[in-house]
Amino acid sequence: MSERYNIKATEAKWRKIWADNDSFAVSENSDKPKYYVLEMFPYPSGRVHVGHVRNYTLGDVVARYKNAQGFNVMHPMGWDAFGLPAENAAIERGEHPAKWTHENIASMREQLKAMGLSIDWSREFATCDPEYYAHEQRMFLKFLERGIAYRKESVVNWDPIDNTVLANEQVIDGCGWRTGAPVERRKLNQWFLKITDYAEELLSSLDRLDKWPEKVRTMQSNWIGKSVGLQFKWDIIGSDGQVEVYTTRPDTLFGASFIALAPDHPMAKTLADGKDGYDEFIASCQAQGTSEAAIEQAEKIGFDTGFKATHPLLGHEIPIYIANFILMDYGTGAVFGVPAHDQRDFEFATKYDLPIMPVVIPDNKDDLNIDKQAYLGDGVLANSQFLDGMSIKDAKAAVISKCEESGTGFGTTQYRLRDWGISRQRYWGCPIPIIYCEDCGAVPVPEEQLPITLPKDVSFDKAGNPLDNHPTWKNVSCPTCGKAARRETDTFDTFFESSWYQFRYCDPKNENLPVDKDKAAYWLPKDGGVDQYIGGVEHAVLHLLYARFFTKAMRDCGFVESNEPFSGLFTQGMVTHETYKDENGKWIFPTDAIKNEAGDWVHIETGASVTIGAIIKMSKSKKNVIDPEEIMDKYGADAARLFILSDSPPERDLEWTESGIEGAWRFINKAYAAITALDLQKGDESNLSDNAKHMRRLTHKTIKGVSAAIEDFAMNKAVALLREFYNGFTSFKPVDDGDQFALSEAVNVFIIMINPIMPHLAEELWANIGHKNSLINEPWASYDESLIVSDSVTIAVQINGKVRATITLPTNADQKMAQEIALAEEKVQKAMEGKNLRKFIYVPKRIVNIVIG
RNA sequence: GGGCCUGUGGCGGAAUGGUAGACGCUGCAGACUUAAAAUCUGUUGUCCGUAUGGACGUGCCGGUUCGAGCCCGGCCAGGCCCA
Repeated sequence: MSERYNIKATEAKWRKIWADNDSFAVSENSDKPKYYVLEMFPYPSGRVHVGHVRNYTLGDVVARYKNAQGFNVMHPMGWDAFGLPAENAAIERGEHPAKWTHENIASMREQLKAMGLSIDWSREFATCDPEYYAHEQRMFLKFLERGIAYRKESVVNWDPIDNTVLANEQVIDGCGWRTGAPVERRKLNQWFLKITDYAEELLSSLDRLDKWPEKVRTMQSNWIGKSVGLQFKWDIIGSDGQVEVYTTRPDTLFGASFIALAPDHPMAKTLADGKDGYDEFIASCQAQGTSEAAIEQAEKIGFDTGFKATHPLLGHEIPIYIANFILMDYGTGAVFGVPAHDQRDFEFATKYDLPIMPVVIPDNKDDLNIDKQAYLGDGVLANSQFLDGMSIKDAKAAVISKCEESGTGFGTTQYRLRDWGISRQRYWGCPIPIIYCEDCGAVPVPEEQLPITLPKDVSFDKAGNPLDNHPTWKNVSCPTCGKAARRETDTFDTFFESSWYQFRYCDPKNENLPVDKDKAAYWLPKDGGVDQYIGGVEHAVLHLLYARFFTKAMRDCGFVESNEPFSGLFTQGMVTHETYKDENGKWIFPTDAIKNEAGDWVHIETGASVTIGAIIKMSKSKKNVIDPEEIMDKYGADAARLFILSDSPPERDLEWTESGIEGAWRFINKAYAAITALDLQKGDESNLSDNAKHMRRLTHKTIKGVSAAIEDFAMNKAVALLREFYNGFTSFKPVDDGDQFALSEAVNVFIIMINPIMPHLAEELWANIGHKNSLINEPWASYDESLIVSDSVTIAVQINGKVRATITLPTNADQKMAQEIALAEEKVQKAMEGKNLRKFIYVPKRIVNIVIG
């Protein structure tokens, strides 16, 4: 009789035992080596979603595995608690953002705890609490002192629906990343962080992040966008002005056939104002999108200023245009156009009938089709006087040094990266600790007045920033002169909070400092950081770049020693699900669709037919969502954890299926019953039958394989190996003491190895087979390589590369022996009839290939 | 337009250049049951064959190799990032 596994009661029992014993609390006072595992902390939206479950399950496997491996593991959790949804909730329901946020945190904390994560909850914090953001205000003032923070008037991306400024990164295809509304351009006084000062370090130290996905490093590198080029001046004929251009292709200078200015270039107005069609041209430029991609796709149009510039090397004259595809933000806002070697210039020159002169000739002249398109590839310089015959690289250097000699220009490095605008016209964020005084200007709030906390009595009735609308909060006296002054009502971008939270976990209660320097140095040492960081790839540029910059800025201000926050990074895939639509084409929830007896999908209530759509990322709008709480309620946390790790490699998208979660649930019940029913005995190691040796080989092979798979983040392979192992030892029938030993070893090892994946089941089984200790203090299983190697091996025999037979050879068989045995094989002889042996290939333990003809 | 990634049964996916399809899901057959569910056993790439067996098979075309899903070159399709 097998006992049924009471999942809910058992899982709750173990979670209580872990909590009562503070099982996952850690400190830096330990003899063991440290290991810091961190998942991107959640925004407290109110409900845990399946993406969270995947994220925290992956982290928990690593944390529990590293703990068993003998590391001092820190695995903390907190809340990225500032942000717009709380304010939107306040507007919609009249609930205060703080109340909404803390209620959400409370319910999500319970949901996360129900997953059985090995988290040190004593380190928990929420970024919306003054105990957290007070330190941001101190750091900001320090940044200000060191020139890392500054204020300037600038054109900003204005989201007309959210009524707020967006960072460049928050603008996608010219639209707000949250609202999708077309972004407008406005001029405002804004606070900035000088991330551009760190562009070179952020780029060059990417090389050292060798435990980061290549893809993320490439994305950051592209985002920083370093280019080395030439900046130099052209004389304008008939004017005493000069136009300064920037180019990344100085080698193509002899192919220049026009100059193009950005529409908002100061000189554009000077040269063209009042001319026929100029106003219309500018208007049409403003009508088009502001993003680089939009500009790229728009038709290339220009306005001829009528002025000409003198080519500095050729001496002849080329026209100066104003063109819609030149960006004022990049370089000098002016370029020289080389139609033969730049596609945009090519399109422009074709339209305005300008010369197209090739100056780079590819090895294969057929590749050069400059009547159809620009040539961008490699080649040798031509039509370029002293550059003729040079490579592109040499020609670039030659042009730069020529310009530097003549004093007309200089080689320079440009970055695409812009400074980080951190001001937001929002209530639910960290207040910027600045006071504006008519006489003294922008005055930092003195240390003793910190923290500046958010006023609790705010109204969301009016449009705009509630802090600005507040009757009294902003009215203060100037800290310097005492005159009536005005408080800064902007708050920090919420990426500010997530840029340094990895440090705060090291010392979450510190009132005086963001983090104690020694504690930070223990968990995030100079040459390392968080050992394993896990989260979605959507943060590849924004959060991960800001956090890297912030770490370096904090280092330079003396707060920490670290150079990089995250030494290991893993980016998980999305969770997807089938979509369902009813007869009217409306999305319906998976729980409302059911397969009827005829095998057709119908609505569970109405019985109307349901169409199955694409398998896409879970989203509320498409209703293809699964509630993790319901899943854990029905199947238990271990089943959810097992399924989410089973099928897909963690970096790929995972399709959530009912059959998948049910399969995981079945396995848990099956394993519980089978192992509980075993009558395990200690057995005797001294005299092992071949069967027992075979069992032990599987056990030790599995330890090796599972360990490697977990280290490699191949959790799906680890699960597969464990299932194979389970199938192996449950079909093993012990007949003597040696067999008993092998079986007992297998079961113990199995339980230890499923612990990171299914910790509740593991603890329960561990207790059931008679252990008194918790698995938390049980070391990981180790394997004996000598038990893995077998004395004989079955390998394939190929004839001309096709498998014809298999033979069993002693592991140490030599070529001669392999040949004898292989050629004696009946099937081999049959295949060789009438043919000659040309070559005999034997790769020990791998294969035999016989070449005949 | 450029860069990176991916392409394997009905499905998710395994496979240091060495027996392709591990492991799971689904399906099918059987056992148990009055019956169903659950559970257990077997089976499940395609084609030919009663069978022993054989042929084909990792998006397409070529190359390297005794041997290619894997390496190289060129296409095609999908995805991501940058333009």
